Amino acid sequence: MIVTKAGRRMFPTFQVQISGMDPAAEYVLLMDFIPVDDKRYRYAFHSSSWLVAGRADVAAPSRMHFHPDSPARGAQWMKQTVSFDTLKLTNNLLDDNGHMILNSMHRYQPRFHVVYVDPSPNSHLQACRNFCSFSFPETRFMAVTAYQNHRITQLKIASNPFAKGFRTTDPKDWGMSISESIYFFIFIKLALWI
Amino acid sequence: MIVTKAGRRMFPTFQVQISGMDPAAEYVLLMDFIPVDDKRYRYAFHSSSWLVAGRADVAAPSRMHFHPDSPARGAQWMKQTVSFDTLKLTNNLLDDNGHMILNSMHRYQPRFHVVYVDPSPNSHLQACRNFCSFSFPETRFMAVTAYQNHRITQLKIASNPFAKGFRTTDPKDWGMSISESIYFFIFIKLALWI
DNA sequence: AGCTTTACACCTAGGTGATAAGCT
DNA sequence: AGCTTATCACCTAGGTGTAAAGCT
Repeated sequence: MIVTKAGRRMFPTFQVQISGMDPAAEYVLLMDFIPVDDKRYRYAFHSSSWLVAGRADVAAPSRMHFHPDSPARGAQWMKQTVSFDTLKLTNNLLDDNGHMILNSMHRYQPRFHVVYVDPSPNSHLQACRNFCSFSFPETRFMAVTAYQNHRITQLKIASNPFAKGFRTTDPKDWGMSISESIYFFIFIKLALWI
Repeated sequence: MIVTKAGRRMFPTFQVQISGMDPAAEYVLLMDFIPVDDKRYRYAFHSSSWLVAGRADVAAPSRMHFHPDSPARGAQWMKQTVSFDTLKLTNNLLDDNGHMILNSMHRYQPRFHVVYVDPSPNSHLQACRNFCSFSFPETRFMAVTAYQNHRITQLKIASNPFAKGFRTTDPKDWGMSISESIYFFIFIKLALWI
């Protein structure tokens, strides 16, 4: 994923389809990003692979991204796919726009959190029971300021509508289904929770 | 104001600046539109004026437009000007997009409502005390499907950024301050209320 | 004749990777 | 040398009034 000083959207967007919520109860949906390991990476062109380049830089300030529709009722969240398309990534440690701060050349794991807004007066006593997190290893990515791998660049150009200006061949001529192969489209069952 | 089948934004946008709310309390902000009278109008080109053209058509279904940030705390509402720029007007009586339905060639009064979200258990008993409405006569307008008065057209072209393509003269050359003369920018004091 | 609808050129606003310059 | 930043052309997405066609 590209990170910029001004903030860059993720592509593909992190999306979840939710079921099993109480339709009438209120929930807050959040995301954050945790380092996969304590390493800094560099890309080796000759071998087309990422190599460890030492210990991680000092950790970027950790932030939570509230889905802008939060809080909302379960019925609303389950009605359609929930998309975190307003979330932006930045490498600016002093960012003042509420973007998610990441270190470039480091690997991250997106996390998705659901918080049940408990209306009962003593809800703080069992706050831990009203909170649930999900991590999908297939959504891990490397933060970069410029693409290192030309095949990733071509994949983004072929699939992101905003990069259509850089397309040379018709994406329909591709042998694989891009949307099936890379989209962060995840189905979550909360049936056994709360 | 132009009304279309698909829905058209108001221009200028209805905006309010609020003070006097309880910063910690929650409020819902709404708008609706009521007919100014029971008449249908037509425009007389030769006299450049609106004439009564009979009784009003059957009233369009009345709807409420919730400000999309609702509900929010008083502190949030008072922090900056509240703008109803996502509100759209339509003449489609069967509209399914949640737009405000108006009859063309009829005159309307926008209304602004503030609802205090009372957390107390018996709040419904005094619901009428938690509700307050404001009407500003200077924001009245005629709903039309096409502009009838060329001076209104020129005013919109001169002041709406999206109509810049139709400008012939630099709006800075105008003698009057457009923003001062036509903007629905209203200051509201709620200090004596609730 | 008078009002409404549709297609359109021309904007605003902002999301892309490419490119070259800048930094360490 | 390797990574970052700023600028750019080229898109998407959608808000304007216009003009011609459609409707009643």
